[in-house]
Parts: sequence; C-alpha cells; structure tokens
Amino acid sequence: MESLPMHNHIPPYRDEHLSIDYDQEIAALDSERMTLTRKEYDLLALLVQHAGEIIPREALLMRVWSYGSEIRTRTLDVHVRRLRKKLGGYADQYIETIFGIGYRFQPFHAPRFFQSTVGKPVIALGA
Amino acid sequence: MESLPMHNHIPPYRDEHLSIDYDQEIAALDSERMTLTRKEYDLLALLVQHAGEIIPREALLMRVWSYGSEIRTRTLDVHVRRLRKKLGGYADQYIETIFGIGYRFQPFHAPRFFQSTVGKPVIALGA
DNA sequence: GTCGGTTTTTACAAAGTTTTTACAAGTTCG
DNA sequence: CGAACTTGTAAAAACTTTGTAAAAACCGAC
Repeated sequence: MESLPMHNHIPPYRDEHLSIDYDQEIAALDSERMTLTRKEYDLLALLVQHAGEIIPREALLMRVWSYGSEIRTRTLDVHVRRLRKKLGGYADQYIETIFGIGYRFQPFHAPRFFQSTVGKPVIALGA
Repeated sequence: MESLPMHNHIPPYRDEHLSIDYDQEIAALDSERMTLTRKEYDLLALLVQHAGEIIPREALLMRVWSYGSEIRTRTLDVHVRRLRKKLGGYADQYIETIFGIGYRFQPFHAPRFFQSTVGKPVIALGA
C-alpha cells in the first residue's frame, strides 16, 4: 500500500544499554529513546556499525559530511562531544578517542586490555 | 494472499479520544464530529493510517497533493496547523513534527520505544 | 458574475541544527 | 620540561526548517 524510503535491512544493534534500529533510525539508551539530530545519528550509526574498529577522522568526515581531506573543521569533535553527552555515563565506555587517528565505538562489555592501537584494525571505509 | 479487494475496507481507527471511520470519512474527537475540509481529512487519514511511522513531507505532498518533489510550498505546514487546531489540546500528543523529515501521528497512548514487539514505531530524529 | 468556503501563497517569525571560533586541556616525543 | 600538535569545550554565528497570520487565488453553487 505504501512505500516510504527503504534502506537495505541492517540487523539492529543491541547491547546491555544501547540499541539501534537502523531501519527505523531509532536509538535507545536504557530503553529510553535518544533524540538525535540527523548528523548525530549518522555519526553514531557509522561508529556502531563498525564497532571495535578504529575509524579515522578523515573517514568520518568523508562518510558523514562528504568532506574531502583538504577541509579543516572541528565539527566532528563537536558532534562527538554532543553524542557523548547524550550517552550519559556510558560515554567513555562507548566512544574512545584514538589520539592522532580517530574514534572507535566499543560494545558495552567489550574486553579491553589496555589502550593500544597495535594490531587493531584501522579501517579505511572505501568510498 | 487474500481475497481480491473490490472495495478495500479499512478498519476504523479508534483510541481514547479520536476515532475515524474511513468508509464514511468521518472523524470524531471525544465523540464530537470534527468538521474537516477535504484536504484536512485526507491528510489526517493518511497520517493516522500510518500511525507510528514518520511520513516524510515529500510523501505527504505526493499522496495528498500529487505534488512532485520539485515543488516548493508551505501548504502542508498550513494544513498541519489547521489540523492541529482542530485536534485541540491533544494536537501535540497526536501530530509530531520530525525536524528535517516530516510528520508522524502517534496514537494517544503510544508506546514510546521499540522494545520487543514488532510494531510500527519510528524515528527519533529531530526535536 | 457573485458569494461563501477552501486552498495556496506570501512574508516573516520562531525554533532547531550545524559549523565556526577561540581558546583550554591533553598527548607525544625530543 | 617544553615545543608542536591534537582533541575538548563553550559560546556565538550561520544556516535550515517549520510555524503563523494574513492576503490572494481558486472553485463550485447559485
């Protein structure tokens, strides 16, 4: 009867506190719906879809903002900050800063030994 | 599948305050019949028939006005406003604005989040 | 053609979102 | 330590979308 814009189905994410339904574009933290702006959602979705992987700043700027590598901006940092704020106390658990490279989302109970980037995947996110 | 629909009967909508009989094209608020113009009714009916789903502006303009995506108009906003006015105090409960995307009708006691059930909940973006 | 109601446009106002700015704080490595 | 560089942050600016009132345009019935 009706067809509203459909994306290809990506299985929802869920851990102890956070869940994301990519089809409906809903994120919920401890069963409360998060109200995210578009950019905030896009950023979170990209990070979570690559949970455990480091995503370089450049890749984030490219994918979420369609910025080329020549653009200098702090908007990514600002958005990460706002996302962290909305993730409340779990923020540091979830969104890691990889100094000099980018960010990484970690599922809630991800085993974390020490912060080393050695041997961890740094993904490229081809166009 | 189903039997071939000659007249497709759409089951009436009803919640604590609002009811709509699609066959007779009658809407009632707290048992009082609402006097809606054609466009107002079409808009309300479309929204209510997709209760819980976000309907993008474009889809509304396409379905109710037969406008293509190139047309720039504020008539949708004006109609939403008039609908809200006729929904009285329940307006904000019923018709949500999803910033940058469109509108969503929520049944009166709508569950707020997607949880276990496969319902038809929706986005959180905007607002 | 005129009337009464409906719909659309116009022209801003208001609200929401994103980006920039300017600097503080943190990290790396000599 | 300290210079060079990266990230964090608050606040302002810039930008975008939605809300609203009023006027204009439209339309069918008389």
